[in-house]
Amino acid sequence: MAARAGVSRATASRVVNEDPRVRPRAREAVAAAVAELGYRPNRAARSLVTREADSIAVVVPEAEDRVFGDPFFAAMLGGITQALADSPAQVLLAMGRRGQGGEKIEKYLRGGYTDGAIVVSHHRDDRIGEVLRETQLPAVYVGRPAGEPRLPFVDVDNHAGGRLAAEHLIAQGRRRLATIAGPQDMTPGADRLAGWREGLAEAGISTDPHEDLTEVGDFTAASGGEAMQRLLALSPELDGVFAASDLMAVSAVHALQAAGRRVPEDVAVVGFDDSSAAALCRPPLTTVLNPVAALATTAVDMLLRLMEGGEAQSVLIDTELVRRTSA
Amino acid sequence: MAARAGVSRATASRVVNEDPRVRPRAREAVAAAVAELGYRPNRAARSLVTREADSIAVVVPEAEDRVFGDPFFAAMLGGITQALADSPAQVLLAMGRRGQGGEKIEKYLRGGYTDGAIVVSHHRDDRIGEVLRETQLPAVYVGRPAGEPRLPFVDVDNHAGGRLAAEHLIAQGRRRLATIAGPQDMTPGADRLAGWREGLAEAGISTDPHEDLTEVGDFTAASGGEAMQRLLALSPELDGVFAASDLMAVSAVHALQAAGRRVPEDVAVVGFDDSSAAALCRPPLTTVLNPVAALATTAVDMLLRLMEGGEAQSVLIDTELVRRTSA
DNA sequence: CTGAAAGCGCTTACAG
DNA sequence: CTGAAAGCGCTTACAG
Repeated sequence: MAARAGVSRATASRVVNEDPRVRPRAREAVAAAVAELGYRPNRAARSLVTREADSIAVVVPEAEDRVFGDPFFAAMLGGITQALADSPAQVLLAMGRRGQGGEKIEKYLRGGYTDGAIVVSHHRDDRIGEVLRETQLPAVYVGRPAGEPRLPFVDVDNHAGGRLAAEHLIAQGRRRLATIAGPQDMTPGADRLAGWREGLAEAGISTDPHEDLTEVGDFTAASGGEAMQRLLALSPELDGVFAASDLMAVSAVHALQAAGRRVPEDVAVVGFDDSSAAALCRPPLTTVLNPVAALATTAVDMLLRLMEGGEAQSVLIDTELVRRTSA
Repeated sequence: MAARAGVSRATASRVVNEDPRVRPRAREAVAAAVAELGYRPNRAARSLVTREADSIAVVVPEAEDRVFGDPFFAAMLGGITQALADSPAQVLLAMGRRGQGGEKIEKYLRGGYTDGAIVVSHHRDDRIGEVLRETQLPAVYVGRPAGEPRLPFVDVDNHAGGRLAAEHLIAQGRRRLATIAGPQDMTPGADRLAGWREGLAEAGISTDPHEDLTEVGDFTAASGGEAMQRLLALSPELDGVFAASDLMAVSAVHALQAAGRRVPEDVAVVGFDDSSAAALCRPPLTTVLNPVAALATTAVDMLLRLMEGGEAQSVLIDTELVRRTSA
């Protein structure tokens, strides 16, 4: 290719890499040769010398089927991929719960497969934080990590979201309130519950343990239905439910309907996420917005800045209630 | 690392690559050194000499948000990823419709980023086939490609699936039958419609153009709702609908309900896919199974065989009706 | 069974 | 602004 353009390999390389100090004439000759020969630089050779993988990892420490089955994750991955569309880097999807494919995550992170990482669903017990610290890879979290964050994160204001749900249900005149919380080893689960309880307390609604109707799910549809049944057994007269994910909310609606309750007439239900499942639900779900696209683009911006050697501040994105029919 | 084990780099390399002709003693020494030093081979260097990218591309010529938003695609990607979990290759996701990120597909396919490709949703007008032919990359299609296939494919028997839907509705005593077909430039769209029509014809139900109630959607929820409205306008007395995807079927159910029809009492609805949306729908959707997991593992098997220099025969996987409540 | 040596295709100081 | 040369970290005939 260099020969075709009548220049040295060094100059050809400079043109390909847009080095400014190349004479226009030479630049044109090389460009022409590239076009003519359909030349594409060998990625491996370039990586070997530049020490860059030219790739960004999106790591999701969850089971693979879970990741692709959950509309929140799916939307998140889509958002990140789109935000990265203009970047020359390819995106490397690394999923798996510990034991279950989780080794691949470590392999990618430690093996020089990637130049940076966006960690999407972090559990307190996964070892991602440790690996990231050891490898010194530029990285950001989507979702505030548990414990003292040493890495920047972007998150929706889960606490405010939980409060919003409580306030809305109370404003609708509901008083026998229950919640299906998310996993308490994950900050979204814990924060949404804390916000919910704060909302109840502020309205003077008892949160004493005996009255505190909360069942914990794991954000999946299956867990939501089961939790709803337990709640119904505990308190048949409940009239309002906040589920910490739309998937759990949809299943809660179905469980309520199966138990002969009308939604929202008998029981009002509020979800969280505003995922595709919310609009598809009958009745359409009133839900707390999880601004996936904003989370994705913010995370990508932060990571890119970090990768350029800059700083990145953690950010909390505001949320709001999306009113539909279920509450 | 080689020094630590007291052997040459060549021998070390042989151990790492499991070359059988290494003395056990040397093998152990190297293994110990690897463990001790936490050695990981540099991927770029290895790729450079082996001329292998150690990566398999999953290409989906659809808009990115579409890919992640559609439960069929999501399940397909999850299935392929899982089927590839044991393989050392990483999976490279390449999405985008022409113009819209589609260049990345070509870049990955032509740029030596990958050793093989699984093409998931192929449109007649995309250039994937051409690129694949030129690059000579081992590749398989999920979904029979349009035209004379020169590459092996795995597909569900869409034609039989369409018939199944027709036969079921007819067996339920439905006679004013309509269908929401998929895009006719994609074989699943065309084949499901052909099977459906064959089923109608066989039962002696007129398929003459004036009676032939078919509206074309693009497999998305939005298109299904609109198609259903057109159908209702055309034939208010219809009593059975086959939608060529669950997403379209769910929206059709909602459109019917919004128009005051009870499902299945007034109008029976059959979907296609048995995706997560089918079970979440109220009433739960009767639908034609699209055996995603089987498609995924078969595609992966075929590709792996091809990559080892073997042959691969196209296969058509049987389908069946999943009976729930909507029909 | 093992080592010395060549070479994969690039980039990048270095010297000019 | 440009070229000759070194070198990135591996693998693999080749010779022994």
